[in-house]
Amino acid sequence: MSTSRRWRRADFATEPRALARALLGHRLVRVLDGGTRLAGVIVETEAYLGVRDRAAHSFGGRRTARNESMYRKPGTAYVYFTYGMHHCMNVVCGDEGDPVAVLIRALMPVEGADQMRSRRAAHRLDNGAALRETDLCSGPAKLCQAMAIDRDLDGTDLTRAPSLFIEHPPDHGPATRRIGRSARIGVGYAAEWADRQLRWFLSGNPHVSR
DNA sequence: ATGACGATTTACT
DNA sequence: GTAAATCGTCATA
Repeated sequence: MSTSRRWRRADFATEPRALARALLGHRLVRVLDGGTRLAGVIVETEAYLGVRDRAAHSFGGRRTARNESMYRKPGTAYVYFTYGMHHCMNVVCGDEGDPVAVLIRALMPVEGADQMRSRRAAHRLDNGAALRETDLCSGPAKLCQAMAIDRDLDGTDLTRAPSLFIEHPPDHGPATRRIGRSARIGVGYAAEWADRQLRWFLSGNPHVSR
């Protein structure tokens, strides 16, 4: 079977809770200038439900230069900058114009772990300290460091760009493990939306954030 | 023009 | 466990 493993538009055109669940076990792939491939299995995600979701950047229909990508086609990357130093990456989904998305929170590295380790170490004060494999992509900003994802990739069309996309796992891959669910991380300001169970992860996977 | 705030991570007590 | 780091972005004026 030689069909493309890359996710297509229709794969992204679904509501965010279903997409958050569906992305688990699939791969986020980054191809650097020069052709080096970095990839990780998605092990943790969060759904952001758009205008009604107090925790979402698009709550209440807010639309600014920063979150413009959320209003684009499903399959668009929404990469934002926060805390003065970190980037996080979302996959825009649903219908075009409905600003819903899924935050990628953690990956299990499967290609280019050495490059990831270098990039992660470069962001630390003590860049000589040993970094375990579970320190490379176990958080939304960590994985962006490891995969060289920043605002330059905001608005990327994941169905077409050579540099960033989602892939189906190989045939006969590991069996889908148990999926855990919880409240989202870091959204305590969102009142009743803070407690909604909108985070999904592969139970017991050591690359999930803590 | 100004001030407050992060969908986080790291280092330190 | 707690707190510092660090600045783009946005709401208010």
